[in-house]
Amino acid sequence: MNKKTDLRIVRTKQSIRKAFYELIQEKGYEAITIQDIADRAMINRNTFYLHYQNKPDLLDICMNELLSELKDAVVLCPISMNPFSISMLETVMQAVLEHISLNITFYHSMLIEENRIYQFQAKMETIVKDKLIEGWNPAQGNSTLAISKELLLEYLGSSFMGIVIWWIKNNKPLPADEVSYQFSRIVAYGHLRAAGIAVEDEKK
Amino acid sequence: MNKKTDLRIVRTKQSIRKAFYELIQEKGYEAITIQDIADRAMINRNTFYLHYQNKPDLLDICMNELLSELKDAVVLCPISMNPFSISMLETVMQAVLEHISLNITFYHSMLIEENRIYQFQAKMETIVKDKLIEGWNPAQGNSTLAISKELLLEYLGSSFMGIVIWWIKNNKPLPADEVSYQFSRIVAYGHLRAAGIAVEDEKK
DNA sequence: TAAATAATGAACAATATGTTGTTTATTTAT
DNA sequence: ATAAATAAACAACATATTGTTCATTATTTA
Repeated sequence: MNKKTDLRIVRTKQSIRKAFYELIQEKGYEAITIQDIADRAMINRNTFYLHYQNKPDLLDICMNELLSELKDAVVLCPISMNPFSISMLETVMQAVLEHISLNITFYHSMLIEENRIYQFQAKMETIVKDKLIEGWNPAQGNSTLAISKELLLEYLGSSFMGIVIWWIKNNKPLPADEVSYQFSRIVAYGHLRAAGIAVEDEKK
Repeated sequence: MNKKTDLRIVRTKQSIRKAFYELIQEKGYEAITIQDIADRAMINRNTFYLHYQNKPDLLDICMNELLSELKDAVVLCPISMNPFSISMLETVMQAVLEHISLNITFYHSMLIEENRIYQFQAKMETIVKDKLIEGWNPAQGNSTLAISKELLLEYLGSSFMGIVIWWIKNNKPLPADEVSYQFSRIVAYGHLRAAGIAVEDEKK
């Protein structure tokens, strides 16, 4: 029962994906029609419906395909028992940036400019957050913390994604390891100290 | 030449806006049709086109109306000459959260869940960033900074917005001043120190 | 070579958009 | 109070897109 998938299916699906990614970059997800995709992929419009339910369905499948790879890359990073530790932040950031580098066009389509697809960003952020709380021990912190754990996690997730998007949008202005280092440093030691600026007195 | 606007126009526009905000919350921006708006506002579909070009036009006008108020609130915050100073971060955050509190339904429609409108978040982030760099003196930092200024700004903007959205989404889990204090503290002193956790050694 | 199945092409109903007239109702100015 | 101006309603239209159905053609697998 080792049934190979028909080559026609593979070929058609591939050209649909390719056309879709191109069109997202050119005119943005919302503006794309099925006919656009069919034209670009050089298939009949009906054939599209043979493989995908509709446009959101296609989007979802494409996103999950990309993000499962990202997740694999992130999962490999060693867990630190020190919650939200510096080294872990740095390692995860670097893993993410390196993975993105390998699929830069895709990520560009999904995350940059008007044409960005918000859903994708949200899914990425979830992956990052899940990783960050992996080593978190609830008994350890909650009682003594002056800072809300949820607030902290949200803060880490959103700043992480902000840096990632900035990095892609500006065409990798710094090497991945440099960004990872600076980011983890700012987050851990504070932006003033990290930037070498005298810190104000904390309340008189 | 003190020409008052026709009362009919005011009334019609008002009910269109109201209907629009309600519908965004109910089914999300993309799913709304002009007919939906017309039905809800109890006007003829044609009348819509008498006042707005199309759906994106309406959205844009609504967003700018809200955000100009936000901008006014933020502009009032005192500028600190210490770039990205703690007190300024805290003040701006508080101003933003208080303004949002007064228009919580609108902001909820725009920023939360599937129905969120990404454009709106981007515009808000721009307002915040513009404020943060207001007191920035380019001669002061750039040369000596170990941290990229652009990276730092992006970091501040995205984490700021992350906290704001988290706060709205979770139905104001903390009072505005508490959030502002915690946020500025984390950003300034680093998340580990702010959370009262021993800081790892910075490189051996 | 035959059976299975992917892809095509044409047609269809349903829905939404944006526009153009004409008519009715309301407001503003005389 | 009445007339002129104009907002709103109503109907009709061309256009575009979606998702589906069905018969036909082409390609692949057995």
